[in-house]
Amino acid sequence: MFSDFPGRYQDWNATNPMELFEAPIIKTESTPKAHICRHLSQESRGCGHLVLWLDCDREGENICFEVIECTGFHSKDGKKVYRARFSSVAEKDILKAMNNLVEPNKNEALAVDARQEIDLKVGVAFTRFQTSYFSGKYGNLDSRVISYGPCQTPTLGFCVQRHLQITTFKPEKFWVLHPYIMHKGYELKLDWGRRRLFDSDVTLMFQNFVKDAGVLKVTGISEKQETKGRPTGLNTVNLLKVASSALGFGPQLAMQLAERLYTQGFISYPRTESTAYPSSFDYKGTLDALVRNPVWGDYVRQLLSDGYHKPRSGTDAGDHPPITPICSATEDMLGHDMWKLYQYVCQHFLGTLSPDCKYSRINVEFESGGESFHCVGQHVLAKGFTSIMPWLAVTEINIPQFAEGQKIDISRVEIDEGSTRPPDYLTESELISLMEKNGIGTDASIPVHINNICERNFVQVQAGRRLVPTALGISLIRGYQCIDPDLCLPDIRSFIEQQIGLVAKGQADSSLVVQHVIQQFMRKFSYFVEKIENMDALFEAEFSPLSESGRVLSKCGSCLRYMKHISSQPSRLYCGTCEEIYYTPQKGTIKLYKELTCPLDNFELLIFSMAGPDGKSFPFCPYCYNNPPFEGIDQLFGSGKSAAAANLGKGGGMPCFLCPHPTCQHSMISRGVCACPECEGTLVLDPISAPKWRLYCNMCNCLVALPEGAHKISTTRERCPECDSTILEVDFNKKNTPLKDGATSYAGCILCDELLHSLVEMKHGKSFFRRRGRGRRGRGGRGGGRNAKKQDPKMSFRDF
DNA sequence: GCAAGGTC
Repeated sequence: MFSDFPGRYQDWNATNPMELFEAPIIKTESTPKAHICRHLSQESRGCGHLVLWLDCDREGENICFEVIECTGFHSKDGKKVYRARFSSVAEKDILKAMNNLVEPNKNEALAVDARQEIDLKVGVAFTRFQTSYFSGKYGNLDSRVISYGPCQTPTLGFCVQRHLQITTFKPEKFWVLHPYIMHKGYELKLDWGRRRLFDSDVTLMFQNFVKDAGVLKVTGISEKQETKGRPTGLNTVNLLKVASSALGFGPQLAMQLAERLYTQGFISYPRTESTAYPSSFDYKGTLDALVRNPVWGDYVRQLLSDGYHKPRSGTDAGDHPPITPICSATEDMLGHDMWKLYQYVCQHFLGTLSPDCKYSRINVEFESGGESFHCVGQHVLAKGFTSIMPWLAVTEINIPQFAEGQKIDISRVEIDEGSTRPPDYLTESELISLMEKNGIGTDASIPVHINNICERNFVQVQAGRRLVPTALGISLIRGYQCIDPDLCLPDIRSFIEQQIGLVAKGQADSSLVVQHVIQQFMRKFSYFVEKIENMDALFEAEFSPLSESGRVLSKCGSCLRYMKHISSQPSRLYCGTCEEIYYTPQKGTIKLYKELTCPLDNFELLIFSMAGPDGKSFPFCPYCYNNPPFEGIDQLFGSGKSAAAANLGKGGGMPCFLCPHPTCQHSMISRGVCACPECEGTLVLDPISAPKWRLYCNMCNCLVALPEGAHKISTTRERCPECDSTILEVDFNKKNTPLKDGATSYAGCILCDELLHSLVEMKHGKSFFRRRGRGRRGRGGRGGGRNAKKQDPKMSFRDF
C-alpha cells in the first residue's frame, strides 16, 4: 500500500502547500493490478488462524496490519492472529519462531504510519513551495524539481558543509625537521617528535641544534606485537562503501548488482544492518559451496582442512543475516560488474572466517641537540585474513637493527616545507558513513537519497566518486542556514525518529504525536515562506531571472508578442508580457513549426523531437499542451504511468496528436491513420519524418515505417471503405517509384491496399501478430480514446 | 512534478 493526498490536492496550482499539512492521507494498493489484497482475502477464506511471517522490523509490523486488514481476520470471531519473530530462515530458527508465536505489535505499525504521514506532508509542502517559487523566477536552475526532504536535504547538507570548509579554508605554512642517517646499509629519514612547527625561524634554530650535535643517540627501542582484526560479517552499508571506494560503483548501481546476485541465487539477501552471523549459520556448508571456485578454491580447502575461525561477534540488528555467498560462480556467468561485487562478497566472507593478521611493530627513539626523533619498522608475522583481502595487508617496513645507547652520525638535516591543506570533497563512501552515523536513511534508502541529490542536480559525482555540490545545491543549503538551519541539519530526522519511537514503544498516542510534529513543521513552513527572500537573495546572485533567460522562439496567442524558450530543465516558454510560463515536453529539441498557429488560441505551433533515430516528433500548441481544452485529455494521457506520458514530461499535456479538433490539419482527427495494433492508441503520421516517413502511436512506442524515399506522404479526408483507416496520399520519387510507367502519385489504405501494405514495415511492437486492429478511432471527435471497442474482423495487421 | 520506506 502507499500513502498519498487525495486527488483534489494533486494540482500544484490549485493547492496552497500550507493546506497539505492538514489534508487527509489516503492509502491505496501500490500495484492494484496484482490484486494482492483480493488474493490474500481469498486465501484466508476458511482459515482459523493467521500467522504473520513478515520481516521483523517496524515496516514489517506495519505490513502485518495491512495483511490483517485484507484478510479481515480481526473482525471475525474465533479467528486468531499470530506473529512469528525470526531473523534467519534456518530450519532451527523457523521452528523456534513457530513454537514461540507472539501477537503483532500495533504500536510499531502505527509508528510507521506516523512517519509516512509526517514525511509526506513536510516533504511535499516544502518541495512544491520552493519549486514553484524559484522555477517561476529563474530560468537557468537546471532542475525540474527543487525537492526538500528530511533525509535528502541533510544529505545534501553534508556535501555543502564540506564545500564551505574547503572554500573558507586558510592554508598555513609549516616546517618539518628531518635528520638522515646511514646505518647498516640503509638510509633512513627520521621523523621529528614535534611533528611540525608553524614558525620557520624556530625550526631553523632546532635544525642548528641538531647540526651542531652531529650525532643521534638511540634512547629507546620498543617492539610490540600488533593485531589487525578480521572483519565482521558484511552488511549493506559496508558493501556500499567498498563498492564506491574500491570498485567504483555508485550506491545505486551497487544495490542493483547486489539485488541481481541475490535474485539469481549467488548471494544472500543484500539489505541488512547486521554484521553478526546467526548462531545457526552453516559456515561449513557455505565454504563447501565455494570449494570448487577456480579463484579461491585452494584458500577455501585450506580453511576447511586447517579449521576455520569463528567470526568476530559483530552486531545483530535482528533483521537479516550478513551478506554471504550462496553458491559458486565464475566471471563468465556473471559479467564484469556483478563478478566484481560477488568477488568482494566472497573475499569478505572468507575474511571473516580467517585468522587475524599479526605483525610486529618496532619503534626506535633518538635524541639529538635536545630534540627527539623516531623511526618505525613493521614486520608481518602472519598474514591471516589479509591474504584473501590483500588490499588490507600490512606493509613491511624494514629498518636496520639498533642498540640502546648507540650513537649514530647524522648525514644531513633537512627542513621540509609544507602547508596545511583543506579537506577534499566528500567521497560517497564518507557520505554513507555520515548518513549512517546520523541515522539518515536506511540500508535500502541511503542509495536512493544520494541518487536523488544527484538527479536533482544539487551535487555532481566527480573523479574518485567525490560529491561536489552545484551552485543550486549550495544556494539551497546556505538559504536554509540563514532562514532556519534546522531544516538542513540531521537532527530533523532524529527528531522525527525520536517522536515516532514514542509511538512504537506505546509511550505516546499516535495521532497526538503526528499532530504535534505536523504543527511544529507548519510553523517552520510559514516562517520559511515568510523569509524566503533571504534565500532568494542567494539565488539572485547565482541565477538569471526568467525575463533574461532563454531565446526568442514563438508568438504568444494572447498578446501576440514573442515568447522565450528556456531550454534548461524544466524546458518551458516564458511570455514576458503576460508573465506566463508554458511548460513544453521535456528531453528533446523544440523548434518553430512553420509559423503555423493553433486555431483554438492563436499560439504558434512548435514541433518537439525526441532524441535518437526512432524518436518521435510531434507538433504541439504551448497553450493547449498546458491547458488541454477538451475534457478528459489530461486523464487520458497524463497518468504518468505509461512510458509515452513520462517522455512527454510535465503532466503529459495535450500534443496535437491527441487533439480531437475536427478540422485543424494537425489534430488526431486529421493525422490519425488507424488503430494501434499494440494498445488503445491511434497511429498518426509523423509530420517531419521525411524521407523516412513513418507512423507512430500516440499512446505507446509502436512505430511503423512507411515507403522510404517518398517525396511526400500526407493524410487525406478519405476513409477506407473496408476498414475505416485514413487514406494516405503518397508522392513517390521518380527514381524509385514502384508504380508503372514512372508514375509517382498514389493514394490508398496502408492496410487494405496491396501495394502500400507491401511497403510498410513494423518497427517497434512485439505482440503484434496476435492482436487485431479495431478500426480507426477518434472519428468526428466523439467516442474516441480508450472507450472505442469496435471490432472489425476484416482488419488485421497479420501480414505486416 | 513532490517524501521515505519497502520491494524481485
